[in-house]
Amino acid sequence: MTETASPNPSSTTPAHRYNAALANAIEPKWQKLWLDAGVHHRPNPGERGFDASRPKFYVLDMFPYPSGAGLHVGHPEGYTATDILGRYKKMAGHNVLHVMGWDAFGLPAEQHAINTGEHPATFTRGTIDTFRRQLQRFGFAYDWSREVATIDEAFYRWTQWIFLKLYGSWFDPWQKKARPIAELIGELENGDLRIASDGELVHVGRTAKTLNALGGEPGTARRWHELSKDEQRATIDDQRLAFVGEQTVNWCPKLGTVLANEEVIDGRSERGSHPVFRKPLKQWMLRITAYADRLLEGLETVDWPEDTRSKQRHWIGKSEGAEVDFALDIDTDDPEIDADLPPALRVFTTRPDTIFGATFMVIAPEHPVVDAVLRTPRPQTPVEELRAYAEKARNTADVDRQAAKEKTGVFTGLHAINPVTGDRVPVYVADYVLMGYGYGAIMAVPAHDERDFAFAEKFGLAIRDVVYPVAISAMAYYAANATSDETGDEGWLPTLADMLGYVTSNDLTPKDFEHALTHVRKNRRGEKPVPEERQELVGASPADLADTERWRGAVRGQWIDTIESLFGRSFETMRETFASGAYYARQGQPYDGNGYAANSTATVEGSTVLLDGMPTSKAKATITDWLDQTGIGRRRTNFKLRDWLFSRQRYWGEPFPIVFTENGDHYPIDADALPVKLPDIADYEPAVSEDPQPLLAKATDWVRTTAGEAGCSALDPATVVYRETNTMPGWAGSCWYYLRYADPHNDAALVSKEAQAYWLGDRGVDLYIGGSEHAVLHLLYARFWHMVLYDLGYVDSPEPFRKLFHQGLITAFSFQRPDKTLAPNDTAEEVAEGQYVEKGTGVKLTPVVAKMSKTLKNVVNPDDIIAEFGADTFRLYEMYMGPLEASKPWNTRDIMGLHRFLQRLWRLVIDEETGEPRLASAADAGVDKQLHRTIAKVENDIERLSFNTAIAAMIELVNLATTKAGSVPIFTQQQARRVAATLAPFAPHTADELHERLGGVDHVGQQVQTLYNSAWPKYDEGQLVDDEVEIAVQLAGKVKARITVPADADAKKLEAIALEHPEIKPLLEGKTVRKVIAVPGRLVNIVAN
RNA sequence: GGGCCCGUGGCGGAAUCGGCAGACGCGGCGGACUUAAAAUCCGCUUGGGAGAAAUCUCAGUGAGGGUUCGAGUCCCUCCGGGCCCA
Repeated sequence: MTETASPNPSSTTPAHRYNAALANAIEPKWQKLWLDAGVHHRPNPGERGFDASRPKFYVLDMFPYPSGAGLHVGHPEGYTATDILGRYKKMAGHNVLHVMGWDAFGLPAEQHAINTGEHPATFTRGTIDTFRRQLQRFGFAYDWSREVATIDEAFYRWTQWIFLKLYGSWFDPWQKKARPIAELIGELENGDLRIASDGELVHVGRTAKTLNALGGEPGTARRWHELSKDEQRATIDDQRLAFVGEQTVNWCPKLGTVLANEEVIDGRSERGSHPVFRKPLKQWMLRITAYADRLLEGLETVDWPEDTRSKQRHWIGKSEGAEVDFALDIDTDDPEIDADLPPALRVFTTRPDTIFGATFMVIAPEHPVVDAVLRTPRPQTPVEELRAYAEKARNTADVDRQAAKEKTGVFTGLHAINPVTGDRVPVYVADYVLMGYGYGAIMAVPAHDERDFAFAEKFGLAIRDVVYPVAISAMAYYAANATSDETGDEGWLPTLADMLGYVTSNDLTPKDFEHALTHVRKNRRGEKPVPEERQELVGASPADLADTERWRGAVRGQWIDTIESLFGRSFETMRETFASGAYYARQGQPYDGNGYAANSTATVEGSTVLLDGMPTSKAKATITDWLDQTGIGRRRTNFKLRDWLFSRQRYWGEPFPIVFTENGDHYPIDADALPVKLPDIADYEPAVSEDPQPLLAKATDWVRTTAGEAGCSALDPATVVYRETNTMPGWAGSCWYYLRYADPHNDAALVSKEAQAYWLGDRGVDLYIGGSEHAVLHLLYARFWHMVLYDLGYVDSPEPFRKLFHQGLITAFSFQRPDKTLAPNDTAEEVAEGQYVEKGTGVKLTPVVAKMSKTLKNVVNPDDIIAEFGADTFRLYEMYMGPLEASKPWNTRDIMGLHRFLQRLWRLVIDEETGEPRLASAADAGVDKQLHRTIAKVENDIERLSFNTAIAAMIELVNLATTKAGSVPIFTQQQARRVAATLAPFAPHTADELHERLGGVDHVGQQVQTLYNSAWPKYDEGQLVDDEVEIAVQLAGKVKARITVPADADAKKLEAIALEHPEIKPLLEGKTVRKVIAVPGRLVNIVAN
């Protein structure tokens, strides 16, 4: 029995009332007991106490970054949800894996170190202790023996190990999976794979034809032994899933760090306003792009919120199109210049059907051809202007370059040949083309792309129509096919208007134009009988001919207006416009939608391509096939997804298990030499320098070592080597921590085969709950790593997280001034009911929902709430606020309602004066029935994560029992035990305390220390249905009466009862019953008039 | 600008499959207990109208339209808010 001193100074409060004091006495007691007894510890398969008969359930929280500010009320929301589900699943017979850990590398600790000199490790250990203490105060049923932190050497040793696996693997595009590099070398050595001149791997017999200009035929690809040692090394390094790549970054020399785009404002750092330069930097990259298709396909197999799947799809950004080579027209006698420039510019386009409209080309400022032209300029090249432009553009962030309204650019002096039209087209440099997408070069089709159009207008370049929507297509057709008697004066206008009306209202396509024009002409000459024709014209049967006439007149009038607005009343203007393909130039805006191809016919080297009149989708397929056959281009899928920049110039992250030799070659550290420990450094201030200098470079003794010291057996032990000084980004540890939970103390493997097979199985984590802010990055990166580990045989599930759920944001009420700015909560004063003004200024304030923030003074500290109400009340409140996925405002006032619920429930079972159980000797039938229903509802609601309604059901039970009880006991001992078990997942401390006071025997007669080890109560299906139900009788959808009928009454019986009902019968007098809809158990609806 | 999601009492929300809108909690109002207050307990609480009352009646889920015997729920247009991409 718990010793609870009278918690209230007032003598009138009973000694054993459930209140904050009682909660704060019993909760720590149970928490200590659970921890000491290891109640929530789950053994692994093969360990003592493992129960193989139970199915597994792996429920996972997104582990927190332990910030110095401590726990926020948002944290326990998701954690309470998983705790309820985990506790419920345990009681329902599962082995539940539920662990907490710490995502503990990251910038804030490093910033703290800069400010205070305190080692990030010391600081972080402290914040972890705070977080752990705060979380334990909630009574979450975590298996704390499995706790991990990403900063533990025993943990990041395996993060480094996975990096070595990425480094030591390549993506086989034919098998579509990762394989060890050794197997790649094997296939190169045995001749199955060769190396094309552009570095691509060619699989003998399996590769599609490569392009004429750049690729070369498989026959010309070189064999492995024909490569020099350096070439062999480069070939292999180009295939690794972890590779060194060059990436343009925002470098701020003054701050000594690389900045994110968001941290750069107008070329200066947000912090301190120092100049920022865009600088190419060699860094570690992870080849996530190889998995683009797998990452996309896998989304169809998981139970995730549609919104999140959609975000990932967009992020991956798959687009189908073609790549095409535009030969450069170099036209020079100087072989040196020829050699410096590539033979062609390769472009990617999602609209190959518009290639006939490609009247110029644009390359990115970073494109290698720009530097080549600057070295060996053409006669027309404006060298200084080009140099200056490229320089400036390279120092502007991609987002800003794309956002700029005014198009800028410089002519390179180069021309290329449009491969289908044979036209010589100018090549420009412009900043709206990015090096990162496609090949950093585009074919510009001004008539069908907004940015190309703007550029063409500004630089006076040709704009040529190649796609028309159907109506414009019909105009073009008529312009070319009008008879001479129609073209004079006004004869053509009504004819064309009728044709357009006919075409559009009947959804005709260009192949019908000839027929349509004939039809319209015949009609106008009055050669055909009128009625049928006009009905056909309208596409529906009009009431009479007059209507048709009016309708037709209106349509013709509208089209005449449209034509006139485009071409005036001049047929010649229209003819000329379409003959020269200048419709969009005349319109002043491009058309980027689908339609029908026009002006798109050519014969190249004896092969004819004819797209005219084809719908866009067919035109795309046709031109792509043609490009493929002629070797000018080929089908190509492109992705928006970029390879993952994996290097950071920070201190507080995982060191790379990589060393470099004097000549810059990189070598891996041996797996058994891991971890590569983070060295201590004297200070954390970034170096001020012209070149990015990672902080670890300060640890000079650590950086310069020997292969033997470093544990790199690929080199002679005496070789001098330099360690990689970048560290891994914050995402690294979070990519795989959920695997470590399954086997956290294993020092022979990141997770044992058996533990992984049991806890993850072939479906992965059963439920993952966390914020939607991680919809893309974390959840994409983790899937990528998991897929690599799957390919290499370390995990059995193709996807890591079977079911994903995002809890909503907890917001807060705040106050808005009339000018829409927000006022801190402590400045608001309530002057009347619901009326607020700002203190001092007297400005009227409107309550609004806003994010919690320190400046608004609306942040709630969980510790304070627990002190005031107890953890169980807190848990219930957060779950009761609304649907788990919804964003919802915190309102401290509402908490009292949940506290009262526990208090009332407690009072039903426990005598407030004595603390002893108060039990009825016989069960009340109504209460018993409600208890069965409550258990059923709670069970159903937990399964669908609808905790708010589950709690409402328990409150209803308590309300009913309270009403029925009056002042005498209402629950029998058995009922009380069932109630406690039902409450246990939600309010585990209160439930266990009730359980203990009820004798420590659960509802199935087991003596258990805690309800966590009890069973989820069963309910009687028979108790869920009533013998009789009250249903509504509606007359034309309005409820007119309620009837009580047997629950099993069928539709026929319901109808009979309803029609004879004394309240209904009079209402039907003099009316005919047209229809009766009877839904058993729901209602009867009578339609009568 | 494009895509997605959401608008229900004074507030948070419920209505799980197209079937009686507003469960449950907060707040408010009234009552019991109390010298009093707090706490606790009981009752009422979408709006309008009628009635002494039980109750009856009309309207009602951002606005307008549509599908349906029946729409908070499905479809279209618009307004407002949020998120993502540009």
